[in-house]
Amino acid sequence: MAQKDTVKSILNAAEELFSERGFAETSLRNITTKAGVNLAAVNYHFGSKKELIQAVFARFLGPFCESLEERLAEMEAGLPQRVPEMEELLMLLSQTALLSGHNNSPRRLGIFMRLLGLAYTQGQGHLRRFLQNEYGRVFNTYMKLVTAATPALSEEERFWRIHFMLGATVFTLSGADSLSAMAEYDIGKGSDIAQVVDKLVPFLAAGVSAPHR
Amino acid sequence: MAQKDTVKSILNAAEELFSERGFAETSLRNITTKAGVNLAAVNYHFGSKKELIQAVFARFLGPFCESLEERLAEMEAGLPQRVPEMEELLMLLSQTALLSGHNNSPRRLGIFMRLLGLAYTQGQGHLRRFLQNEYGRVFNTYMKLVTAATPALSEEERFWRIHFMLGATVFTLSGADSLSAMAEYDIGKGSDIAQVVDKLVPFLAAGVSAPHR
DNA sequence: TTTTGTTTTAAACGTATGTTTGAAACAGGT
DNA sequence: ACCTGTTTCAAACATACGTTTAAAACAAAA
Repeated sequence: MAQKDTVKSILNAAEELFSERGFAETSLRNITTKAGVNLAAVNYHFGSKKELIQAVFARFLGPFCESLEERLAEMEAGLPQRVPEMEELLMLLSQTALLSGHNNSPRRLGIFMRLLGLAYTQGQGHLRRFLQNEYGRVFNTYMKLVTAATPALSEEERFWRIHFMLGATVFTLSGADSLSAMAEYDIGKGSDIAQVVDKLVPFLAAGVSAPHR
Repeated sequence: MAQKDTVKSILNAAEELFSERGFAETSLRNITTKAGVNLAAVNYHFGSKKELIQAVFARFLGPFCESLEERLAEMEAGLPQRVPEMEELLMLLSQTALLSGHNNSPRRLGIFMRLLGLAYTQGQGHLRRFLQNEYGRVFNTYMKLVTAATPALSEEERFWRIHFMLGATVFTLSGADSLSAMAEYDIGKGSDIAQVVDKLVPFLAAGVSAPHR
């Protein structure tokens, strides 16, 4: 239980703490303490805090995009004849997110959605660049299929609706636990991520297919 | 142009800088420099950085909720007979956001949406508590009207769809400028917040009214 | 066992932060 | 002009951070 465990412990602790407090609010000392390793271990194994942040994303996004890319390639292959439904494309995402990698749980998906939200809202220019350079290609492939699935939309309309969807997803899934605490009545106790996704998909599919005036 | 201007300058600078970089990434020195006031002025006038953050929110949310509450009261009065449409309730929000206060511009709305996104994603437990204690009541009133407007939905379904809407709105409007830069074609000049809202409303209305399976 | 390369450790470094201080500058009322 | 309370200012304070360092601990090969 020696060398490679340190890296994994750090990644686990960082993933959780980042998602709870944000990047700037989480110190390396918080992380290394929770991970039970020495402070210097982060800089030794990752180089810097920035690279640690990127590594946290890469650990989740790597297997996810790999898995996703296979399924997308199949769909893209039979494209002119077989046009995918929008709901199909949405389900593909949620299924991939829940199944890719080894130990992906609904809980982990929630954590990662919170991270994704942070990546957008919080400054972290380096992260945006990292994500775009690393995973921009898969996104473009996905968009090609979305375009095929929504031929009635103008390019501009589709662009915005994709982001409406992304926003609803990231925001809700990332705050699933805390959001339910806001209401005075008691809903969302069964706020399992998987259940929320089930409610989310029809909402998104209807929104993206709505006629524009 | 001396004394009470200091407070306003600080609030203006803080509002802008917070929305650009986040709370933790914005130092008091950044703020006071941009505001052209002395560093100590923040602690003198506001007490602490936390209270500054809360003051920034209060300055926007105060007039907004006041304005909103009036319109909501009217609607609530004629409730059993006159049931509001969902689109009506959405437009009410956007109109109030754009008109409440004196110098509210679409730009300012974008800035504040970014702040609202930060308030949720970024740790800042004190902010969440502050917002909930201060403005939770208005939210509940609004929900009562939404309930009337969507009688077909179960309480749980409605609860989540409200947050889907909130997520799409906050996420998109807060990143409107940077998101439009992502597209290869040029929405640029036309990416006024108001236009994005126009595209948003049909999306949301369709989503919230979607049949659930 | 000795050697070699890797990993861990405790301590320190330099910097940036939020906050406090006490004196100076200012304003308005008498 | 003189006081009185408020506001500004430069400087310092204490603390926390990310990072670096050099020695120690360790593992595996020779």
